[in-house]
Amino acid sequence: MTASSSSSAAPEKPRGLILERFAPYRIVALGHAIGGLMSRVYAHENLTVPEWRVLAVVSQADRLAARDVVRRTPMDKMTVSRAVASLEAKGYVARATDRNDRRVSMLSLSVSGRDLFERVAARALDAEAELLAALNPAERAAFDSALAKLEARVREAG
Amino acid sequence: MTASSSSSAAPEKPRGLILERFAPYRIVALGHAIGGLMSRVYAHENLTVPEWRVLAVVSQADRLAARDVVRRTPMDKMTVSRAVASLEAKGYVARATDRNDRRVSMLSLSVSGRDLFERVAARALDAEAELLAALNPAERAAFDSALAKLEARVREAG
DNA sequence: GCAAATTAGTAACATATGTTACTAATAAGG
DNA sequence: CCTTATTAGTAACATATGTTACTAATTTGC
Repeated sequence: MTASSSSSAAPEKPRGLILERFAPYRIVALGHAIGGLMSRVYAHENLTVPEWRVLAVVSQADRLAARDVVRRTPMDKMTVSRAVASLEAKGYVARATDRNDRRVSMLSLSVSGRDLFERVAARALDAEAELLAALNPAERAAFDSALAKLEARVREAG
Repeated sequence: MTASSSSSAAPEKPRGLILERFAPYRIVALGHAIGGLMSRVYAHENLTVPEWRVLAVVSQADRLAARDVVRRTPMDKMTVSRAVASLEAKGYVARATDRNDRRVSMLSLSVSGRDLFERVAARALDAEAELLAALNPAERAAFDSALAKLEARVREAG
């Protein structure tokens, strides 16, 4: 179809760049706003975002190497290192040197760490539900699928 | 490994929180990744992200108050103030005190600023197209609509 | 018309985040 | 084995980002 210029009724893509219609910007901005909303949940328990992420990732495995936390999240080595140190100081995670490879730190949640995770997760899931209430089931499925495709695209563009 | 107590075929929502399936996290992480990709485009012209945003927003109006840049973007006062100062030093934007209200700085792009914007915008639109190539037209429309609804939801939750 | 509140913008400060360089441990290859 | 390359993690440094407090200008409302 040759449809371009100003023929269609729907708000179409202009040739120039308009920030509010620029997808990368919209996604980043939405992420920023959502991050702000969610951080209230973590702050409620004196957790930073990196700390929360470490907690969440480690909760999914009994023991996990710190480097694997780096691989699974958008955080670099140092950010993870600091978050782990803080969580350890607070008694939420335990660190143990791996027997086979003494460079790696194996992480695991303490009882209070698992407890904290469950507590924060409950609130976080509530917040997610509130957010997704903006979409009906079909829209939600479509959004989910689009997200997955974009994630894949970005991963390969890395 | 991953001995899950409730393993079913379809990837359904578990009662617990799994980071990779947690929508707020996915959006934030995707935004982070996309931001990383896009920043290459700006870095190519020695622009920071805040600088680029100011440039883009100001490009859409002949003259714009700095405070309106703050309203239209996810950046706080100070970030905008710094970006504007830098852009002014580089000769891309001109700042003039408003005659009616001498508190406000009216911003406008210089010729080289508009030039720079056009140059970066072209590359940015290419990058956007590359990203959105992951979606077919229908998916793209659905994603766009979902984004709009989430943006609205977040705005009212602010 | 004027004291009190509000607003735009910035400076000074604190914190957070990323980068580079280093240490310790292991892997690779001769 | 023994030298070289890689890897995990951290420290020291640089930068970026946000917060609080301030200045100057304007508005409010008495």
